[in-house]
Amino acid sequence: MNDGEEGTGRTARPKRVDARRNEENLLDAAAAVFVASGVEAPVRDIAARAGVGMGTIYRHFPTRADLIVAVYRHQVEALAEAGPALLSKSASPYAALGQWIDLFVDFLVTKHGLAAVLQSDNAGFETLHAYFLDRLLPVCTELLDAAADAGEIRSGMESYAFLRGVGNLCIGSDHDSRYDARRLVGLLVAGLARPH
Amino acid sequence: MNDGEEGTGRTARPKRVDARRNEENLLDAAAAVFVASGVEAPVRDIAARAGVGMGTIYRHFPTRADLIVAVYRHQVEALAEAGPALLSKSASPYAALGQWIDLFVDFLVTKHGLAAVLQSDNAGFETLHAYFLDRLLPVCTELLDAAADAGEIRSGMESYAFLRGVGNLCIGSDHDSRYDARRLVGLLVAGLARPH
DNA sequence: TAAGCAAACGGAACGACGCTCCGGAAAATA
DNA sequence: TATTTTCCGGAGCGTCGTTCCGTTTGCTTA
Repeated sequence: MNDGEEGTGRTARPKRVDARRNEENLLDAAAAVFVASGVEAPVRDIAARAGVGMGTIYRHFPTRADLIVAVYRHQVEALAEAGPALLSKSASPYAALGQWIDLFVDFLVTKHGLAAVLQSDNAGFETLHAYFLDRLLPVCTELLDAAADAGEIRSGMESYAFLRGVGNLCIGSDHDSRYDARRLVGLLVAGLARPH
Repeated sequence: MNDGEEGTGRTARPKRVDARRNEENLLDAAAAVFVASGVEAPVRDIAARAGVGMGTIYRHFPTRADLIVAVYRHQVEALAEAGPALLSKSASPYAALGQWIDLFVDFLVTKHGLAAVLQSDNAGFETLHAYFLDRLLPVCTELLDAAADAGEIRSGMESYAFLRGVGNLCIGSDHDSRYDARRLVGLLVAGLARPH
């Protein structure tokens, strides 16, 4: 997992400098292209932008999903860490849940096409799907459980389905000013609240 | 609009019998393939199943979207007509809304990949998007307005966004037993109810 | 019935795309 | 500098949506 800056291991031989440079260029280029043309931009565009060939991109990132994961890894990690933090700072678990969902929606809505790709059943995006689930599902489960234990929401809500539902609601929220994902997610979270 | 069975018009020359037969075979084949492989099945598969060439399919249905619309036209019309009927029969507008949404969700959930394609921003599916909006948005608006007038739901909900939200929640509800679109849509509708 | 013509057909072909493969270049090493 | 190891570039393959055009087929008219 740690393919970080320093090759500290004795047995691990450091990567060649051109390889490291290309990987960085690729990440920058991908981020730029994703912003400009969305996450589903052709791989060739990213390679061209980074000034490398097709082979290079696929050697560093075996599949598109890996590249996407690498580009957004920092933000997803931050999101995962924000969950417990909100839970301890907020007035109630339900409030923390709402705030965390807001962060999640803000993240998805600002990434062209990411929400759409997250639920795509195209083989090759399983890695992406798995990564998001791996990092965010436990956090979401914790928030939901806390709110349920506090009696603030209906019990029995599967966190997996809930997370996917929120993600789905974010699809297409770019390029359509008439569609406000935040509003709908707000409705969903409101619907989750225990009726009284 | 009326390209129906009988060419009754004096000036309209009837279509050739092979053309009419092929169009019917195409519709049947498409329906079968959609059930078996989903709405995004390759056009070649449909042509092969119908026993016609690629040219034929594209002459009858200029784009994939037109074919999909043709296949599901009857069900969409029935859905559109069910709106007013429910409104007049149900105990309350809100109940009618809920029942109509259930019909909509049932329709989407049983059509592999249709919900996904409905929101696709791929050029070429605009026709499909437009048709669904054209037929269903007025119905949804009527139901929402009635429920709002009755004071049963929060006011100010854009019917367009609401309809899209429901459609989005249906994405991927096939091929994933852990994701229950009906449940989530229920939550969304519950969230719409006026808090009391 | 036979000729002529518009309508319709079939499938090769094109461009776009994701991804693979391998000959060669470049960096590390001796 | 010579050798080895790593990495690179981009041509090429398979798939898909869609177009194009030579050929066939059903209708019409003499």
